[in-house]
Amino acid sequence: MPTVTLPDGSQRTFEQPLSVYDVAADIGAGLAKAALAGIVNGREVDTSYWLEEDVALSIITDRDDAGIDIIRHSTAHLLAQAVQQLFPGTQVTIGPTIDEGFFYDFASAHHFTPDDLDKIEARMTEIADSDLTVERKVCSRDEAIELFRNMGEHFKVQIIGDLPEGEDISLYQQGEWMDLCRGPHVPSTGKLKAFKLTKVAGAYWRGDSNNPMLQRIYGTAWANKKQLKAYLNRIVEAEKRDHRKIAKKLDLFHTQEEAPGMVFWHPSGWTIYQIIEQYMRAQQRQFGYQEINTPQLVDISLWQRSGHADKFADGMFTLEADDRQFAVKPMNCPCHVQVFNQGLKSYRDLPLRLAEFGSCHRNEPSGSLHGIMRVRGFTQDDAHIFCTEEQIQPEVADFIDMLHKVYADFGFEEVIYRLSTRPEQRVGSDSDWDRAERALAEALNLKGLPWEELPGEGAFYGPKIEFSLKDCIGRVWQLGTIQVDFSMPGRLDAQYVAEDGSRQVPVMLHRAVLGSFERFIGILIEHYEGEFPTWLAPKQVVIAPITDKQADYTQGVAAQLSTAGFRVATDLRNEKIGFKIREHEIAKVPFILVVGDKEMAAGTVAVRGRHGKDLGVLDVEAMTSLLAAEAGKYGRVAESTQPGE
RNA sequence: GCUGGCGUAGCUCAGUAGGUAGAGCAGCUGAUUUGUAAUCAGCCGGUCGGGGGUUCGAUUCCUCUCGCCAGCUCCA
Repeated sequence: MPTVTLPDGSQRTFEQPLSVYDVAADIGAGLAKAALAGIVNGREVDTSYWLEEDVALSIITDRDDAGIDIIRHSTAHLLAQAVQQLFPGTQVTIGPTIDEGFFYDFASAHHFTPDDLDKIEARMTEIADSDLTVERKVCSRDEAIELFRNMGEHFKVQIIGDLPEGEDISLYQQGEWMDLCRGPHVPSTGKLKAFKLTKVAGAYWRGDSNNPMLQRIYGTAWANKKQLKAYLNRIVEAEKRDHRKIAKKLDLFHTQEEAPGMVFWHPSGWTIYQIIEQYMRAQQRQFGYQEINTPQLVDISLWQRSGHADKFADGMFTLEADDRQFAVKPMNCPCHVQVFNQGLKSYRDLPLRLAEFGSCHRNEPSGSLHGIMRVRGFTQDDAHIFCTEEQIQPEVADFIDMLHKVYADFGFEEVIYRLSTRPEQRVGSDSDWDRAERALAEALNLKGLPWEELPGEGAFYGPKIEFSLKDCIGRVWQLGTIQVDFSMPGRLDAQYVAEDGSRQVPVMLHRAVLGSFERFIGILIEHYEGEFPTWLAPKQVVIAPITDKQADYTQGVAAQLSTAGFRVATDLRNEKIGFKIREHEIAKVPFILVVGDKEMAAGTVAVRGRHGKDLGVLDVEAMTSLLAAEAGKYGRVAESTQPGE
């Protein structure tokens, strides 16, 4: 006589044991049809799950996130079934769900091609349309091992072998095909109506680069075709933002074979870079940093002392000269300690904040290079704060203030905070770690910021806070960081004289707001889709005369605006005004000033904002004020009047 | 670094079942003096990423290599 308590608190009592599906059917025929799975006493189960005692039950449909997840998981099975039908001899491994989709890893002598994906997808549709019942079976661990060994599924045998002994194993069968799986799954393949295979790629067995490589097929699955279409649209929209494509169109930078992973900045791109650098320089000055500059090429012995040569030898560019070995600097901190070490420091000098726009080179694995987001030559907005332990918490708090201001100025409102704590392999005493972790957590708490802990993810020398932000289409980018370091100052003999006259080793905080200029500019390009706010736009204004009669007047206006400090260009070409406007619109120039006889006579300009917005006719003085006001807003979202933001 | 895909004019792309390639845009020249997203005409432009091989002949087939792209691994 099970009594079932539903999510709304209502209860139903039944004469005899029954399935989750039966309860759904008892509630309504529509729900029975929509039921994908159930949650019984907090645990997800199949609709076939048998209820014998009193339980709390909720029915999962495709309106629930959990339902979508089950659809994706079942679609992964559908994929594996189709692949094994089409390519006999293929072994299955794992097929989990991921954000917005799923994948399945296969071991196969056949190399899957994009053409194969179409065939596989067609077969998946056939299997889904035949609406096979998905049936759950349970067997013992040993039976399962025997079963999969006979099937020739050696990877599955390994997986089962790793499951706890004595535990029952669940299997899911649809038609002739069967897979090991915890479940739950949809009741039949007909529930899978909106899916698409997206790409095929390699992936290491168990994510370990020492293991053989499998073939991974990625797909996406949704509750219905409409959701699928919306997802595919989002992908297309995101592709339009690709910084590599936009950079080509806007002539910002290029890369070429002779310098893999290095950026050739063009005038427009370098203008943006310079604006950001000068902006950051001003911020750092306000927040009490002193800017320095240190060598690119430093004898390998310094990297040996700092520990980097041991750990990152493969990632360092080295060269020989005068019978000495040098390394191109992969980071700035050891050099900053050298600056600290010049002259005897007192506790009165602390905190000492040394900043550098430090050009670094790392020999990143060739396969990981990506546009200007992941490069081998890059510049960090790096700084190191030498301080006492008591100063950690206030320094972190100040840094967070600076970071918030900078991110807001660039138009990012949402920041995500993560605190990475001690890893297994680490230096320093547990009490050091206790205090450092507490200082970081307190700094976040005192600011009332929500944060997540990443246990074990800290650097070997100390814990760190990582700051990520969300761009305008919801993608998360990790940018800023502040890290406590107990190790390097000691290794490199940094000392200061304390109040009592004793020699003490300072704590060093590593910190960056933007991370690298290259990556940050890549993110900005994608965030703004190339439509930079006025303060960052390489060209802020283009003045275009209707005919060459207004050429002198055009140049006069350009000179005035240029003198006022704006980045101005003229377009005196013998072209129709529509043609000129089209080009500058495509180049995403914030303001296009059209001048004809009327404007020339009146000493004005006709102002066209982005996307054809008519901003009226202004005299040069009013135009100067408009530009100043726009540029003064930075990229801040709330105050912006720029269309399309 | 690993797996797979790709590499044709400045850009976006077509093409050759092996017989040294084509379009649009851009560029140049000329005409047009134009009012808010493309005026017209003509011309120029490529040892088809690089090396080697097979072949009478390779951009096309094979092979090595470099780079790019997707994913995996890595990211001080």
